Amino acid sequence: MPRSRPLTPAVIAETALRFGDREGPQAMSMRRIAGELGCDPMALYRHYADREALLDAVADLALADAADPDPAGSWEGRLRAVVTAIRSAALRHPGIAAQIAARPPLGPQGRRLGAAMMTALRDAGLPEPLVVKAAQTLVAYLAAGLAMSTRAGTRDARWEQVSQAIDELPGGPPGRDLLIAGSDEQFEFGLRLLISGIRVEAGSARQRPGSSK
Amino acid sequence: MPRSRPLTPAVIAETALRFGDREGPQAMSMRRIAGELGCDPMALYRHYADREALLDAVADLALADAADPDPAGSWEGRLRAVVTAIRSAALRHPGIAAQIAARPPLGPQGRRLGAAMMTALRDAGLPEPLVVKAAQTLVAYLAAGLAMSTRAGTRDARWEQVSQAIDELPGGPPGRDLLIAGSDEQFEFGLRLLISGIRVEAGSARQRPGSSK
DNA sequence: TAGTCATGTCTACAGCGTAGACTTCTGGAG
DNA sequence: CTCCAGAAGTCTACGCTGTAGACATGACTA
Repeated sequence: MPRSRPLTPAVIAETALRFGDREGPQAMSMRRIAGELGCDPMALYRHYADREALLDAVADLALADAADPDPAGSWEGRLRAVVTAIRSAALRHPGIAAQIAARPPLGPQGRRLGAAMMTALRDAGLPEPLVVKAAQTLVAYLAAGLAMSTRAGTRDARWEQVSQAIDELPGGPPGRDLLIAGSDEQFEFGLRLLISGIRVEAGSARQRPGSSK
Repeated sequence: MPRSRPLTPAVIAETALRFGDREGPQAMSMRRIAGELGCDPMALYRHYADREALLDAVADLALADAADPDPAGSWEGRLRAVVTAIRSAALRHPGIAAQIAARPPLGPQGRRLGAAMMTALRDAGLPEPLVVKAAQTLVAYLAAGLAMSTRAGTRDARWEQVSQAIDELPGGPPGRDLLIAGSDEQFEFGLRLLISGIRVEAGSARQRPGSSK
C-alpha cells in the first residue's frame, strides 16, 4: 500500500515520539505505534532490530531540543545548563521519559550532550580520567531523577497506605519523607551536592597534579 | 490441596527471592513464581494486590542482610557503610536488583536503612530539611548505580556497534567512555562526590545556622 | 524479460497480568 | 451436631505483548 510518506527510521521515530507525548508511555507498544503509522506492526522490524532499538532512537530524538550551553559561561554554569536542559527536555516528553531514564540514549543527541558535559568538566580542571567518571555520575543522577519524577504520583499513591502505617510507628515516621522525591527542587539540591563535590575534587587535583587516581 | 507450608505473604516473598536469585529477573513472573510454589498463579493474588506489590515485598526482603552501620564510627564512615551495604545486598540478588533500582522499597528494611542514612546525615551537621533532601539524593544515586550495574553487559553488548561508529567520528570518540558505566569503582567515585558535597553543605550551614534555605 | 532485493503484510506462537466464577476447607454460632 | 460464612485456592478466559517465519508486491538492474 503506497503511503503519504514512505516508512523510514526517522519517520517512525518522530511519529512514535509525538504519539507517546499524546497518549503516554503505555502507548509505546509496537502494535500501537504501527497503528498510528497506519502500517503493520511487523513493518517496524524492517527498520529497527527490535522494540528496544526503536525506543532508543525515540529517546535520543526526544533530546534534540536540549540546547548546548553558551560556551562563554563558567564551567559550572555550563554544567548546570546542560544538565537541566536534558532534564527538562526529557520531562517534556512523557511518553519516553521513563525510557530515557532507564537507558540514557547514546545516539547523536546523547553523544552531543555528553560531550558538552565533558567539556565543562574538563574546564573545571578535572583530570581526564575523572572527567569521564564525573560525567557518568551526572548521567546516573540525571537518570535517577527522571525515574523518580516519572514515577511520582504513580507509586506515591500506592504508598499512601504504607505511610499511614509508618505514622503509627513509635518514634515518629522515619522514611515518610522519602515518599515525596522527584521534585525539581529535590533534583536541584542533589545537583548542587554533586557540583560542590566536583569543585572539591578539581581543587585537590590542581593542588597536586598528576596524583589524580 | 494441602501443602507442606501454608501460603503466606512471607513464604511467597522468600520463595520468589530465592527463585529469582537462581533463575534471573525474567523468572519473576506471576506464573513462574506460582509454578515454583506449586500453586495456581491466581493464588498469589490472595496475598498481594498485584504483581507490583509482590515485587515490592521481595525487593524489601532482599535488603534484609544489609546491616546497620556501627554507631561508633564517624558520620562519613557510617554513611559510606550503609550505602555500600545496600548496594552490595541488592547486587547479591540478581533476580530483584533491577526492581530495587526501579522503585526503592519502603517496607521495613527500606525504612530501617533510610533511617540509618538520615541519622548519619544529621550527625554530619546538616539541618533537618537538608537531611531529607540529601537522603533522597543518595537513594536516587544508589538506584541509578544499581540500574547501570544490572544493565552492564546487556546493553553494552548492543552498543558495541554504535561505539564503532563513534570511533570513526572526527575529533575522536566523544561519549565512548560513557559505555563502561556501572562498575563498583565508578560508583565509589560518585559517592565520593556526593559526600564531599554534603561536607561542604554541612560546613556552610554551621557557619550561618538557620539560613539553610 | 527475468531475476533480485527491499519493503510491507499476514498468520501464528508463546508468554504475560489479572478479572470473575467456582470449589473446597475451616472455625465458630445456634 | 448442624449450618453457614468467609478464607484460600483453582479454573477459565480475555486482551494484550514482542516477534519468528512465510508470503505478496513493487522497483530496479542485467
